[in-house]
Amino acid sequence: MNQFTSPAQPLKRIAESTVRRLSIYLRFLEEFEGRGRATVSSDELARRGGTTSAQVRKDLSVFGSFGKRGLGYSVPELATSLREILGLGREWKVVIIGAGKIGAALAQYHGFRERGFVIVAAYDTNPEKIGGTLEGIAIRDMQSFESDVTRENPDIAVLTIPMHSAQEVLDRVARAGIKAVLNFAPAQLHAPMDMAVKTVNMAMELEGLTFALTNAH
Amino acid sequence: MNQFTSPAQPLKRIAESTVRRLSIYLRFLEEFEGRGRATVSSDELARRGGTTSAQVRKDLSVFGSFGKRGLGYSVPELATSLREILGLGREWKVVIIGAGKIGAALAQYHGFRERGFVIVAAYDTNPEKIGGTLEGIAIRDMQSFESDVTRENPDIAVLTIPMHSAQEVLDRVARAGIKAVLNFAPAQLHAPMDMAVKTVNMAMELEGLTFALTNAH
DNA sequence: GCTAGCTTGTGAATCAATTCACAAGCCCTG
DNA sequence: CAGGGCTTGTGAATTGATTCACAAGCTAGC
Ligand SMILES: NC(=O)c1ccc[n+]([C@@H]2O[C@H](COP(=O)([O-])OP(=O)(O)OC[C@H]3O[C@@H](n4cnc5c(N)ncnc54)[C@H](O)[C@@H]3O)[C@@H](O)[C@H]2O)c1
Ligand SMILES: NC(=O)c1ccc[n+]([C@@H]2O[C@H](COP(=O)([O-])OP(=O)(O)OC[C@H]3O[C@@H](n4cnc5c(N)ncnc54)[C@H](O)[C@@H]3O)[C@@H](O)[C@H]2O)c1
Repeated sequence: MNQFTSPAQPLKRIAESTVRRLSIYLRFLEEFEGRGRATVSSDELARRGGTTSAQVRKDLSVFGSFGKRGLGYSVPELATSLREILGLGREWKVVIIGAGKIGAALAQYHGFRERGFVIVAAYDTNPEKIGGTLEGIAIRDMQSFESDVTRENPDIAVLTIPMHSAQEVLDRVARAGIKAVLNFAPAQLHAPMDMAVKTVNMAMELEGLTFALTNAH
Repeated sequence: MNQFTSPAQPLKRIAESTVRRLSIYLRFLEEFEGRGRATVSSDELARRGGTTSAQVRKDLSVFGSFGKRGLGYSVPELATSLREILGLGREWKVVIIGAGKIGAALAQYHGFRERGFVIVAAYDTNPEKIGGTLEGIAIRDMQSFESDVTRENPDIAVLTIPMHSAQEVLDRVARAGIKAVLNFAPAQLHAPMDMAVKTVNMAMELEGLTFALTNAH
């Protein structure tokens, strides 16, 4: 039994929570890889990840059978399998739309490149910003967006624009053929079904905290 | 039936997903408030929020009975109730720990202050940063953290420090008595049970996107 | 003040995720 | 090469979240 017993196409819809946990497991595995550790048990992954060993095994079992009974999982093999499952075996081209404060912070962030995300360009509508650079990344005119996308085929668009233009820009991104969006505007976006959209809403996270503080007994 | 029928203390543990949706509903209600709209139905909130009317009513029913049969919900009353439930009826003092790129972007962000989050200080360990300011917010030495907290009693700490020091700093924040943390380091943190911790992990969100792109059929 | 037309609030039913529990399999020791 | 000690993989059971479906209640119109 090894990773090749995994079905080519997952049989049923995979829960988002499962994918999130795979991401977490991969992080620990990479830590272990760095230390040259050979194997790890579901129990140890669970303790670190704040879940249960049964959960770890169930999560993995959706994609195949990766462990050895009595021994656990081979750290490098499982890491490789998870990277493959998560689509991290390749580079992904990212464009940032909105060269403002948070767009700039993201453009400068090296953690993305380390995981295979290459920021190919930033876009803005502000003439004062267009033509400049963001940590070496050119800020382009939003007017050239469609033709650039046709030529360069970026995989992911990061939206760091004001809330009120987010839906409009998302529609434009969708029409241009980009199928994945990471959105930082605090807006509830509606996207075509064949598109993956994740929203990072910091105000909402803070409200989760104030709710907890207010309702703590 | 109005908001005062709501139980003083919720009867059972509230699902995180419920709280997230309340946040979303509140956003739409504030939009409606701005336009002077008087009432809204669960069905309309649902359509905007990408859920179902039954879900909206269930979410609200956990906290009480806010609507009028045949009419819907009073926009200002429901907004007030939700703000109260989410703990947004007051100001919250926030400290930013780690005056780096993302800490700076957050310090500059006005969306927080608009919702009642007041950033009282930033902290760093880098002598070159200490004593400077971040958009008018003083960058203080981490050494004075404990005594400052005792004096100023901030409610929430935002962690924008490198991954490898995140757990250590979280422990320090916990010992200082702060009960809520918004963490931007891509680390799985372990906190005391009486503490609320939310982690915004952008790499994980991106991996959710690459998973979707890779496994799209 | 009665009726028609909506919309809420909520048990019951369904659907989804997590946990339990254990047979099956692997390694190591003697 | 047999037995003990672990740990996986997975059906079954449980727990949790969402959806269904409808009685109850409110408003407006007449
Ligand atoms: N700064 C933060 O820390 C922070 C935190 C949470 C959320 N956000 C959200 O992120 C978004 C951006 O915030 P920011 O602080 O970077 O704002 P910002 O004003 O600094 O940047 C926005 C940029 O988008 C550009 N822009 C506007 N409309 C555009 C369009 N249609 N196409 C392309 N570019 C366009 C503007 O010219 C500007 O450069 C906002 O929705 C904000 O609510 C920011
Ligand atoms: N920049 C981004 O867009 C981005 C995106 C996603 C995640 N993150 C995460 O956010 C965190 C910060 O990223 P950044 O890009 O702002 O890094 P940065 O290096 O610009 O800033 C980190 C700051 O923290 C300070 N610091 C280090 N140890 C400290 C300690 N023990 N106590 C107090 N301050 C300390 C450093 O002096 C520095 O000023 C990292 O964990 C990173 O992975 C950043």
